[in-house]
Amino acid sequence: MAKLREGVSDRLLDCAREEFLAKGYEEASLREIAQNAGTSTGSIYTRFKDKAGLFDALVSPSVQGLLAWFRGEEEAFRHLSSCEQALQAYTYGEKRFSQFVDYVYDRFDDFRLVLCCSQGSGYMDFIEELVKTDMEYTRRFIQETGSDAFTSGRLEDDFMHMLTSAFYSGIFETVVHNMSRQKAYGYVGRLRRFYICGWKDILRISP
Amino acid sequence: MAKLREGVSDRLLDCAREEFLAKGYEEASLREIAQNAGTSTGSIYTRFKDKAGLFDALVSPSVQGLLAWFRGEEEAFRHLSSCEQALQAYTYGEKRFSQFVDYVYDRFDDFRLVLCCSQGSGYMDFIEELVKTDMEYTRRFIQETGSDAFTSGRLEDDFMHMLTSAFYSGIFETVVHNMSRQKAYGYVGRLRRFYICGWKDILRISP
Amino acid sequence: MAKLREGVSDRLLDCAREEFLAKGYEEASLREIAQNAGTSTGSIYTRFKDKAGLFDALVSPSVQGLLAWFRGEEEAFRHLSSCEQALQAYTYGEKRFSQFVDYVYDRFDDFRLVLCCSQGSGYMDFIEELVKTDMEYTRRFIQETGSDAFTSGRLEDDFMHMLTSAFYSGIFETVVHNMSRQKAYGYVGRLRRFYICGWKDILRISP
Amino acid sequence: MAKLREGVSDRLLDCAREEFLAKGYEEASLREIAQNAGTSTGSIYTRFKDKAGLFDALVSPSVQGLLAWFRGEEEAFRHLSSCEQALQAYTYGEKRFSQFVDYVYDRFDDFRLVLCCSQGSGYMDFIEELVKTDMEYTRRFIQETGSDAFTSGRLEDDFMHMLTSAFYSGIFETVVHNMSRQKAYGYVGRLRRFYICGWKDILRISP
DNA sequence: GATGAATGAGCCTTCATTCAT
DNA sequence: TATGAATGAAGGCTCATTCAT
Repeated sequence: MAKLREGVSDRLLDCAREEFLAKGYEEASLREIAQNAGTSTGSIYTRFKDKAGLFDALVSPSVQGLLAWFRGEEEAFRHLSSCEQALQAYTYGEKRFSQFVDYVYDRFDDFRLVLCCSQGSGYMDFIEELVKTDMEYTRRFIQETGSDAFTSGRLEDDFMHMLTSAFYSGIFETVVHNMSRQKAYGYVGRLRRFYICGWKDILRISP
Repeated sequence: MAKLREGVSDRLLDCAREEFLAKGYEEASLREIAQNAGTSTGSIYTRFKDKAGLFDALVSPSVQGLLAWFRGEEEAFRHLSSCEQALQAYTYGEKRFSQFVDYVYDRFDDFRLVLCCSQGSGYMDFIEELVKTDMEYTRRFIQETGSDAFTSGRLEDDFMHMLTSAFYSGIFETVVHNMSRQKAYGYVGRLRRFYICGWKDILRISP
Repeated sequence: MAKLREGVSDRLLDCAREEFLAKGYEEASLREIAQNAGTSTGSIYTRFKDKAGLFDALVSPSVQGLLAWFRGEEEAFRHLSSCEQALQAYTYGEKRFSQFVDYVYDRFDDFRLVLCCSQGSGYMDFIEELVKTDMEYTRRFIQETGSDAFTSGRLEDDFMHMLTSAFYSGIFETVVHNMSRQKAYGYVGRLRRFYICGWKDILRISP
Repeated sequence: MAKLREGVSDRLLDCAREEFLAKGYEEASLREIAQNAGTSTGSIYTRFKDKAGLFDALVSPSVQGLLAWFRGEEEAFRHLSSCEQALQAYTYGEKRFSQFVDYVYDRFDDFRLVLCCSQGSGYMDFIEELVKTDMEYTRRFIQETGSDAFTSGRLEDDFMHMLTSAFYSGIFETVVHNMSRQKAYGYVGRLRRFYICGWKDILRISP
């Protein structure tokens, strides 16, 4: 039973990360990666099937993990009473976003990869996934708090999409601009607070 | 001493636009462009020096034009009395942004090029330029209106940068997402209003 | 001291047949074959030594079998009295060729393999073997029937070779063109009758 | 106006011929060809577009030429009175086939290429083309001479196809087996005579 | 100035075969 | 004996750029 020689995949992934970060998906060279990792190009194909597979192996765990965590949070929130919901947070919980930042910053390079270096890999739309999930979350919140945001016309689906998308794009600016984790905490918090102002105006929940 | 045959450069630019839009900067093929334009690859080099030069020729006028227009606006605004300034608008003038949208939408493809197809061309940071200019503008406004936003600690330079950057990224979502001009007017207007809520909280100008 | 696991070789052969038929010898992939058979590439080498060995294992029994059967027939015919020979058939016996067709069609894929998919395997000359055997057979027949075909110059060895070769190529067209067995019977019969006309002219046996 | 450097295409074609003859279409290496020709691989693509294009450039003139010549002959024959036709030849004219052999042997390698080395190039069915043309020719001849071959059931389209196909395959055996031109003349002549016997039996034209 | 053929490195990928386990 | 990861050469092809004409 021939085993994969240990450490090779790790070295390969490390070198791939470096290469993809430096040159982007399309311009990255598998030859270069294999060489730096001290293997043959062939072993990339043995282990990861593809250039795409290699990129995926690098990025997928972090991305899927974030999405899963995010959906988990949503589900948890959904099971609070609407009273608790209202008490707990207007729109986005403080703690949740610090966890969000931590999750992302614990896998900083992976997210840089997706955000800055994935052109051509078909991986560019993961923010959209986040946005969709968040929107469901928000929609439900609006419904359960009885806000007239939609019925009054102050909010429309398209606009909500853009707003949400802008919000997460904003958040991931931390990664794109290589901010430190500390800065990111502050930035995200402020952005959140900033958005809450706008949302308050739209939702008009408070007495 | 033959002159550059007229029309060729234009055809070259048109075909380049098409190619870059379709495949992105890195994957675009100069051979293809030259062929479609009915010239030789060589003439690209004669006229534009480079692949980079060709992209630049395509994109630079619109980008530089926007920046220039933007600085002009700032300058004009700067020469109003602070009283007039305060009267005219809190942060961003209504009219100014509809002109902004018009400027961009009159050169829609050029901006799509910069925003979506410039990876590898070193052109990705034009928003940063816009942001810097806007920030100067805002800083001066804050100073002249006497807001305590900075001194109170509610605002910091870094945060202001991110906020502004997020705002313009948001605005350019209209282009990235291929919105119609009409939709873009609406979207930008709403985004502006949304942001004003946050800014009001930060600036606390009004009585 | 493990034995070769039974059934594996068979599965390997089945999958190899499929692969060779689909892609031809040179383009066939051993990896693919091993995978489809649920074994490792290595076991191909253990069991068949080689790509060539694998092809050989597939094709050799049918080919050698046909050749052996053919020689057997010749031998049997050879022991008839020349009188019986003349009575039985001019050149090719009716029954013999229907058996020939049956033999081939019972191993249709194997012969397709040799005839259509063996480029690069060094197996392309099995018809030659058939031809040689047939020629000996014919030569003896001519001698024993006392035909003046050779002595008169109406027949030469080279021409006889080509004629025989064309005949068998013709017969194997049934396989190459994927004819049904029924069609093949008819086709071969007609071809035989057609050839007999020519041979009669050459041999001039009959009164 | 950059001209193709002279002689390069010729050298390329020569080396390609050699390579294809030696290894067959699929196994031939463009790198090898370019190297032997003293050029870069790229120039193959400039001049011939493709591996397929290179093979085509090699083979197409001879093949198309033969087909054209063949159709020309048919047309010429068709304009003779049926009386003249009957007089001139039963099925295939003596002179025509010696011209045929000459045509082929003047381009011996090209035909070897098509007949032995074209697997994978989509060029394998040129004999079929010949056969189709010949069959039209024969069908018309049968009709005009008033033979009852078809109506009597002695001949059917399928069988005629196989017969014709076998005939031309037979003829091209000369090339496949590397016969000398002299041998080929004799072989083809004999094959023709041999076939005429069979055809006579089928057509039953003569009194 | 314009041309476009030539360059040759580089791309991703596949392959038969080997050999440590 | 069986495994299948590793090898590394080779495959066809594309590219931006150069430069003789």
